[in-house]
Amino acid sequence: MNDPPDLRNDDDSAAWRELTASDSDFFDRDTSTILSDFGWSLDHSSDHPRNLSDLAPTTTKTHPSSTSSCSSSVLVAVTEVSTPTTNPSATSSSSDDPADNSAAKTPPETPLKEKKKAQKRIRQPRFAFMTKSDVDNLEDGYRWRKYGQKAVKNSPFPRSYYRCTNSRCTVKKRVERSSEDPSIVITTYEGQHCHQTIGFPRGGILTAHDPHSFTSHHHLPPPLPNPYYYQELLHQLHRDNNTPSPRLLQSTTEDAPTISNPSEEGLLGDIVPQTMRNP
DNA sequence: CGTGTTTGACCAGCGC
DNA sequence: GCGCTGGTCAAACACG
Repeated sequence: MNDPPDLRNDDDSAAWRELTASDSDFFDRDTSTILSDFGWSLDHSSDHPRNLSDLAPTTTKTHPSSTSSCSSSVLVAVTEVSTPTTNPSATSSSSDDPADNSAAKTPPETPLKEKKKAQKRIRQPRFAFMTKSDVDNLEDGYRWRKYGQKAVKNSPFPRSYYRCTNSRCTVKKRVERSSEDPSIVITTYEGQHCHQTIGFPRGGILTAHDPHSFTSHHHLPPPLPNPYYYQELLHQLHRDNNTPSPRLLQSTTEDAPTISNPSEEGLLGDIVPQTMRNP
């Protein structure tokens, strides 16, 4: 069984299901549209690798044996959640603005409570990635500041909460390890970046043309894939497989977190190495 | 000194 | 209504 607790428990307004062929239309849209939906820049002069082969040269699809702790095995879950109007990031009015902060930190309780009330239940579109890696915080081109950590029910591993360090950006991500397979890191992104990546600060800019950029560095996992990555992945798998329904995963309801059913074959079977499916 | 992490407390939502 | 849980805050701390 592979039942990431995160993907079930977290999505109070959305849960996860496998994408059907029709769902894949989401990914068949124009790339820039998809990216803009999630705030990922498509600046062709940016430092982000953009080709699947560049991003994940060791995609387990073709390298099922690459089951090292830093392999780029990835499962994807996508969730789109309605975003009420008061979302600071959605309106790009950034709650991190000094003015906003002063309001939020105002001692009087009523404004604070009202503000919190206005902001509650705000959910951004989410991506969840399952990445086989021995490091928790995967490089994705953005800088993150940890703002919390919680023990997760039914999991021995804590969940970490990160926020984009860009003061105008309210994108968050959660990182936790799968209780089923500790080598699997479940990363959930929420929100849209309102800025571009900063490259890969700690390792320098990864060169997209070096097919060994990810595989030869056991301590450097692949940059965390962005939606573009998965669209490419999807398309490539579509071409290579006769898979009728790509198993990208999308959240729809709270209690249907079928982020993965690793025992199933098909696309997922290609994405997830056998050893990962059967620990 | 600036930036990021740790960690306990707090709050809201949800199920019973 | 109550308790549980997830998510966030914020002060203290660590580090370069």
